[in-house]
Amino acid sequence: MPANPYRTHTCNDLRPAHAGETVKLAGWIHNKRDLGGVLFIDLRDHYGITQIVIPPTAAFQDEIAHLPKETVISVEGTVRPRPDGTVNTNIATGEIELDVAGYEKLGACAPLPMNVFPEDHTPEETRLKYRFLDLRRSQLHQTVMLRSRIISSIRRKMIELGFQEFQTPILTSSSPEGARDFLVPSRLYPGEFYALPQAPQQFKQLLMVSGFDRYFQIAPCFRDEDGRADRTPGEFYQLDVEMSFVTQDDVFAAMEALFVPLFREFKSAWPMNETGGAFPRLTYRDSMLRYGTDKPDLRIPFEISDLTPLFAKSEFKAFAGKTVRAFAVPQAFDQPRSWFDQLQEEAKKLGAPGLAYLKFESHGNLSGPIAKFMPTDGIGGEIVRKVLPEPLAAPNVIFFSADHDETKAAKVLGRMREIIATQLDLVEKNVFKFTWIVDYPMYEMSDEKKVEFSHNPFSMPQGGFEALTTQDPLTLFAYQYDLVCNGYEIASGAIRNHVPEIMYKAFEIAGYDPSVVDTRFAGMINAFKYGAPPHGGIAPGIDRIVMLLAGETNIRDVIAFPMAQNGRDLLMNAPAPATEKQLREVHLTIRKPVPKA
RNA sequence: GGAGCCAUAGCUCAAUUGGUUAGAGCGCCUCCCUGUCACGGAGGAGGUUGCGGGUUCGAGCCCCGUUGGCUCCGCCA
Repeated sequence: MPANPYRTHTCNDLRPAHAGETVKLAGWIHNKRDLGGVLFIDLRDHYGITQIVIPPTAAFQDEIAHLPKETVISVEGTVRPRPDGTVNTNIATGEIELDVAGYEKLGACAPLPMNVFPEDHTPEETRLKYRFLDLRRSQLHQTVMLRSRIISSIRRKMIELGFQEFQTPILTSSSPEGARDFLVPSRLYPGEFYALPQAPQQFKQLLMVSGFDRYFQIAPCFRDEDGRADRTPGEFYQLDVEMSFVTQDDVFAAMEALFVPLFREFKSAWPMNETGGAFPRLTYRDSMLRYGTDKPDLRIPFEISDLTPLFAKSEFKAFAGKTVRAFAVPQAFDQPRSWFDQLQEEAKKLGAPGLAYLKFESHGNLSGPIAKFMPTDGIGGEIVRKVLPEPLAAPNVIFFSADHDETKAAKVLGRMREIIATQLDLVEKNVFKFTWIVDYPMYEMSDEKKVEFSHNPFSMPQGGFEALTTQDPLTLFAYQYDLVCNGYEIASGAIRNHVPEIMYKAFEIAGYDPSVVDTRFAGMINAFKYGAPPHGGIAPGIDRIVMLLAGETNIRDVIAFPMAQNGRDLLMNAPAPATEKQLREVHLTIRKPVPKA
């Protein structure tokens, strides 16, 4: 480090070899230990901590002793080895200390709204409002550094895999499908708006049509939707990827060549469920059936069974004729009644009437509220044989969900699977369980009984034009896929529909006239008429990858400056009203919502 | 758009379930202390219990509303 007026070394540089040297350090007062005679201060910067010693003979000792924690100072002094028995092995500079001869105050510190050290628990609201203090703390500081290293590694690996990095516009046009857009009013064109990209989807496809073969970008994406623990409102980052002349298998292979080494690099101790560098694959249909979700957490050691046929003509009215799903959790057997009651409430929150369960006693009897409808010599026995593992010795509990709506029956039990596994601490620890989810349906039936795209309208239907013209649309699959790890959707992608004829047909089935395609996707459909290569891609979520590698469960804890769940930035006070002058320039008047009566 | 949980000192929590003057630790201030490293010790300041109503002889605690935060549903091609 070149010397300057502030410092000659960082707070992680000095070692016994520097003994006798006169040096300058600069940083924050991390902690103080005033022993009456000698005063110790832990001086902290980005790189580390160095103990500095202010001897009782120093005229300024009283002054420096009264500087509050987190004051920024520069100190000059002599490096010396610590006396025998006072070495601190917890810090890299623990064998030395700085004998301070003079100091300068560089930045005063007001009373702190939260502690930087020690890092005791602090409400997230305070942490968001004073993010610069939270970021000083070791926990978040290290996570942000980890994020930086992960992104560097991704860039390096993508380039090694033969991809080129591109930039695409941020001010662009609104896309008619998908999430709500963020709009930016145009000054030059009154009443017209740019939209921030939900993803660089059409641009990356246009780059393939432009003859670039393998694209990537660490791309900001903007979607005006509500937040979740694993989803920031407003904006997030994707590793956006697109490849020409590829099949689904080629995209998977490229991503496996990225993810396996990446996760090994940053979490070498955690086993991964890859085989020969490849992740297992699961169809969307199987995932919904066995896990009740399209982002299954494979760390949970039990799966869902379908019992619908058993209850087709049942006399048990709560289940009869409905989709019935069930799973068994032996660890639930000894739970108190209050635990089962609390699960009823959880299920009701999800819109189910409750959560039915059967207890399988060690001597083979069934008990519980609905046991009287499930004779062991009848349907009860059939359930046991279908759901419980052999041999049938151990006590167990079978949980059910039933609904006329198949998807709802599946989703409720899928969510209960996660809740129960979490509550009983059954989620396998320190492991990454990846899976590809493939064969998404091309179309689905809307609530209004209309056929609509179930995912990206730009996905290639499996079977191509012929399938579109000969099959029931609801039976069609798309070359659409997700990558899931530990219950998080960490990537989503598709082989694209690059053939105008198939594109028009696909939209026609969803009820759109060719003119709609021509106006809404003018740039892309036009490009496809001038020689488009077959292409496909994927977009892993950077924030979620960092979450997994940092071991965080809250996505805000891997982002330097996140918004709160409600889309407010508590540090910068965004969003904020615009001035009348600003509004005039972009030709806007404010129309406030009418308050409810 | 909907549901649930939370809100007490700068911070983390407590207050025997409606009962006297709302407590403790950390931080802050004053003092003591020459080898600490989560230093130790003595003392002190600091509260409209988020806010507004209500019930009650009496509310931090019960009820209604509201604000903020979090979690979930919807939403997220």
